[in-house]
Amino acid sequence: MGEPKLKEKRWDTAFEEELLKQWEEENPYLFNMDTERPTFVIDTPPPYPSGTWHIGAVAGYSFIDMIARFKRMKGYEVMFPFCLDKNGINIELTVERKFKKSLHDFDREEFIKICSEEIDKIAEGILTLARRIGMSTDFDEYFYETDSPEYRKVTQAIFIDLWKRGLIYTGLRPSFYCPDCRTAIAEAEVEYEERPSMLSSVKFKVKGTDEDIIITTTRPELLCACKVVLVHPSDERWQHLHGKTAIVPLYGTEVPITPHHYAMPELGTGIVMMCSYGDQGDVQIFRELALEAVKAIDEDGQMTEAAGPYQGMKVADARKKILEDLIANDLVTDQESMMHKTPICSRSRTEIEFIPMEEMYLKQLDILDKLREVAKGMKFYPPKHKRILDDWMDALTIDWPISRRRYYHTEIPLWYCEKCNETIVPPPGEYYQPWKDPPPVDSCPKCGGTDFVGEERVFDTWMDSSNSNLVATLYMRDDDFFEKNFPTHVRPQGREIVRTWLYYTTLKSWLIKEKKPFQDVFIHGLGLDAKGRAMHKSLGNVIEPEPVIERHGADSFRFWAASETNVGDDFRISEERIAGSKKFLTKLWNVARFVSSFEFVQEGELKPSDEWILSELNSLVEECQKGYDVYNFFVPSNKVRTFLWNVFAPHYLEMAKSRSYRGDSGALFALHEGLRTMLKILAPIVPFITEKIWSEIYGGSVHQETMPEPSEERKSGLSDVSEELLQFNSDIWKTKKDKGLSLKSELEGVEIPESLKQFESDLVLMHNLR
RNA sequence: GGGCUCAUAGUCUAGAGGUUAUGACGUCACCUUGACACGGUGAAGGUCGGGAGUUCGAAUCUCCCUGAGCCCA
Repeated sequence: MGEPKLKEKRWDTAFEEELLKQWEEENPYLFNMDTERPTFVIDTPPPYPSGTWHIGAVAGYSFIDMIARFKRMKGYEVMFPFCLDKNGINIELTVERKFKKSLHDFDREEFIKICSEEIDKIAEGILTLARRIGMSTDFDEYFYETDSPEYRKVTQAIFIDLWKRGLIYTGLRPSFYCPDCRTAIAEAEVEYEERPSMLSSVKFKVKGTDEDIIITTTRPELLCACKVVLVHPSDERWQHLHGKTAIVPLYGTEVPITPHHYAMPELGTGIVMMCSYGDQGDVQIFRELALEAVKAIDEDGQMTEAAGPYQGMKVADARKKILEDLIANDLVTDQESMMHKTPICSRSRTEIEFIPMEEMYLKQLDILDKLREVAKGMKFYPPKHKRILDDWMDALTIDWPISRRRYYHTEIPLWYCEKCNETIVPPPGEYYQPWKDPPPVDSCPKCGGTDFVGEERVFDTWMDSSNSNLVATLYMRDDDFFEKNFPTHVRPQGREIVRTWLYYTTLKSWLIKEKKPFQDVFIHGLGLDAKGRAMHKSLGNVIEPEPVIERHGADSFRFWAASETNVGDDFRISEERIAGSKKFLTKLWNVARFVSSFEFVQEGELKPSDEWILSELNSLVEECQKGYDVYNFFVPSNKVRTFLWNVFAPHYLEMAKSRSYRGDSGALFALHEGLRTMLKILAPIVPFITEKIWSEIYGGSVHQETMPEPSEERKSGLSDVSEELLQFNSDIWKTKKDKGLSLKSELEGVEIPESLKQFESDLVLMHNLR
């Protein structure tokens, strides 16, 4: 035996920093285009830089890195790009808040410049952290950002293609509108939240009678836009009202009272007014009954002239004022506060209004059946999460509104002839900014006019994000590579963006290639706080990832993520438990340190104890493989931990100790083989410590090794006596403890069972039996 | 209001009809044993959310209820 090759007595997080420097210099994870190996493309989710990177998302990226590292060790050349999603309202709101000025009060050019600078600052933190947790992505050649001209031109080229194929249309429809973001948004961007609201009972007159009817509403400010009053057809209380006319209070407008199943008899009086537009129900009824909409609220979230005296007021103010007026006129019989599921904008969390607007739509409803088929062709991990996508496709009711009235986004590449209003579409392949760029033609091909106006609107950011799989497979950049690697091998992502990112990518890929976008879809859960609540700034329960990783190291964090979370399920984040996982690293380190004090031999004369542990090791390899094959890191991390801690270290290591000190080749071989195998299995999960140990003892990089395969040769009947062997050792330890003897003291009169006789010489030395 | 998912010791988890329910963190007791006190050995801690059913036998299958989370209207 010699000095251990690992000098330090324990794993130190500082080693990670050294390795990071080394990796940065060597840059071992660049994609090699000239490879002979099969390729494997990962459609890395581009994080959006907005303040702190969510620690749950960081855990998600750790999983994705484990996929990449595992696939490399399985012999693939892995395309693992890193990307940043930088388009969007989020950074715009940040800038607006910082400068206390609305986007529309900025010069457009200047605003874009500020957004770009601000988001770059935030992005730095993400890049640093991504490197710090050991992401083995290609940060150089295949690093992309969605706000770059290269990326945006792909988005625009795809749009131009879709436009030419007639899949885009312009429609005047009630849109989900966020008054704060001042733009229409898509269904996917709407969330619902319980918010307090006031349910008021308002008196309407029935024309030609003395009767008053009471209508309960949360939106009295929309009285001016009331077009119909509904009662349920089978509601006996109101049969006599069918076909009568109601008179809207304050405004005096006359509207029909119509029987319709939409009215719920048990809600309030069972009489409901429909206004354009209070909620989606209103939208639906107006469409169904072909009612003419009144635009009561404008794009600034203010009442229009239709609201009469309330014109110019913000919605909330108008609601307050009109209630006062109604009460003053004795038109309110009851007021009750209630919680109401309110649609809000997922970005600004402002209450959404429904405003008729002219927007561009991408057709999707007519191909939903196709998309359902496409979804069937993708393998989901875990399989249960496929349902999220299926449910969303079933829930869609409108085509995808893709235009937004914002600045820091990809521009819609269109110009219009001022004379005849002809739409001018540029050729694909360039990045266009029609609000400032000249049109691609000198004169209108239709009327010969020479004055054009550029489109000012931009795309929904998901129009960009939904091309990530195309960009990752080098669409428009390397046709050969693209054809070989599309559908992309795996899409890893969080489950909260299935209805957006995954759905829109599926839609786009089908429209462009008539293919599924991915072979595999890996979906991880959401990181919650220690009490199981989502992290929100307002709740003050946000855990910042940097200090946690600073304190406990990337490997502790990664091992925790792998070993303590259910695949696909939401997980609670506890710093205490992250800290706890460092203990495993220390254990691994010290087993390695012990093994490292013995010569590494390539083969040895195996004794039964050695054959036994190699057989156990073989089962471990088999089980871990099964986990990795389904993107399950819980299995390998836990199996190796249990094997190392409960079998290899306490039992085999002690059984082989005497022989190893004597230089017995069988013991030396099995010790090293056990360590090497565990290091390789663990390398994708804890890349730092495994690399450090491997390079110190064996030289080279563990990440260049091949993942161990189970072998028939290694299997032996010796595994059958494992339990008995472990129990035997435990019994001896207990006996010594009960007798107050130290573990190294002699023990007499112990009978070794027949089945364990083959291990006798090792057991005698291990326990000092006489 | 509808749909989906989940519920196992203080905490995180294994378990897919079959003997005293797995491992880890934490807790307690004892122990310097030639890698490791961030260790070792051992112990305490669970009526597997509640109820009913199927079965010789249920944490596991079915139904109902409760609670949590997500989604939709």
